[in-house]
Amino acid sequence: MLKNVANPPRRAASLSRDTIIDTAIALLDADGESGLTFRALAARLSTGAGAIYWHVANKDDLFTAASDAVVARAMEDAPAGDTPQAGIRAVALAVFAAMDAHPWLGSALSRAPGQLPTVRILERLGRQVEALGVPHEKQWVAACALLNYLLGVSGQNAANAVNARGAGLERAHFLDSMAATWSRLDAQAFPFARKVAGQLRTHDDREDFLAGIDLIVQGMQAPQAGC
Amino acid sequence: MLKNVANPPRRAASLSRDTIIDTAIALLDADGESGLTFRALAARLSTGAGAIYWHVANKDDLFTAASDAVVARAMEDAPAGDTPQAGIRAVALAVFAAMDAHPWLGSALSRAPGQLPTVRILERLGRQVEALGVPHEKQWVAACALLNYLLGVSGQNAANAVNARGAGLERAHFLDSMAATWSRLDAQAFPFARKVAGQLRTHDDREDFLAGIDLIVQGMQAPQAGC
DNA sequence: ACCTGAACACCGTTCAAGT
DNA sequence: ACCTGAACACCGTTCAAGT
Repeated sequence: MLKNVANPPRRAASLSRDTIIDTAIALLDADGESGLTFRALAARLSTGAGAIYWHVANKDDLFTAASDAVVARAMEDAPAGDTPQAGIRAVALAVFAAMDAHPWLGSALSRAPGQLPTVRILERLGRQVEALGVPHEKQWVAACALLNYLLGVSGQNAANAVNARGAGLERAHFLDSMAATWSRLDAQAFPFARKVAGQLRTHDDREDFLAGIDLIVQGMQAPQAGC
Repeated sequence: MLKNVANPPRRAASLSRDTIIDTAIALLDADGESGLTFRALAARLSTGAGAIYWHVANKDDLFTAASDAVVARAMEDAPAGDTPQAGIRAVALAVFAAMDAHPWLGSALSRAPGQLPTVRILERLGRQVEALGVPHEKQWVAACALLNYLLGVSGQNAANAVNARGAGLERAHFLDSMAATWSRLDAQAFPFARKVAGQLRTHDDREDFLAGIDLIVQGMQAPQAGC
């Protein structure tokens, strides 16, 4: 009788870097950042924990590889845009959508500065900044400003996802209790925070995110200030 | 003989939340984020690991409390500024200086969205945004844009500090190897990244950070686009 | 070349027991 | 009220040993 030919054991389809990364993404999506564990990964791949190290340097490597796969797909999906402004918005929205689908993404991006995933985003932003007519010497600062803003939002959203998950709350209740805390702050020391506390409850993450992008793009187009 | 009066045992000065937080900051400054451990903390305070839990809820609580102490001090030190623009720059520089002195700060801020440390910064930024004459409905977006940009930079800087420490490299060599990687990227896929790779080597973190702030401020002052 | 899985050196957190 | 420290349930990573 032939063994393992007519009915090959599916699980043993031989480990590869890509299957490991895909499984890592599935694990992260299902259980959050704390769900990515070499043991859990090994169990899902029905192999030993140490086997993974043959294809992956360490956990950081795996984490940023997972984020790179997600970002690369998001960048492919982002439409080019008719105008540079639209192109920038499209890239930003693609990242935002990816963050929404993979709440751990922001944390991964924050941990891999200058690595492939963030460079992919910077590349796309930079090209549009150039198309916008920003002079050469200012393109670096402009593209980085967009990227850093985007990473700032990512990081906060990622942390919110972790905290909400930890507290077992859904988003709405989570924001409600945050707004309540803000409005209980000392009136002398925190007038602004108290004033905007209400907006926390009603605001739309995506809208505000885009409004911030537009703000920065407007700054890039403004006539030079100073000398 | 009187015991512990003429010569009281310094270490036993009784645990308090504040001494725990100060010791945590010292530990973080000395050994980075991975240096903050309940066991290491207990050793420095010459107490048991479990004792700390009487004054602190858990490690997250401790980490954000440490960052809050640092941010509160930074906000106190930030000069008011003669103009709103100068005030915003002053706040940004104060945070940047704190990040420089405490490279773990960015990571802590990223993990505590909407908590006291970030609200302190938002408060200061928001007041200046208001003073700048930004209309009420747009103050939230404007202040958040500044904060998110600032948090994005913080996070990247914090991660760079960790990575450089891990690789045992100083900043210059670290950026050099990053620039080298960028200029080795595929010419078709990464034209922009290759073009700006050189700037990685020569750029001044602080200058670029401030230039980004100015960009956003300019965007806030620009006449409304769109309808 | 690739995989196994026990072992090592850690973690955060809890909790009975002490004072 | 506050502290002790052993114990629990985990981690990432390594490495001899297998195929």
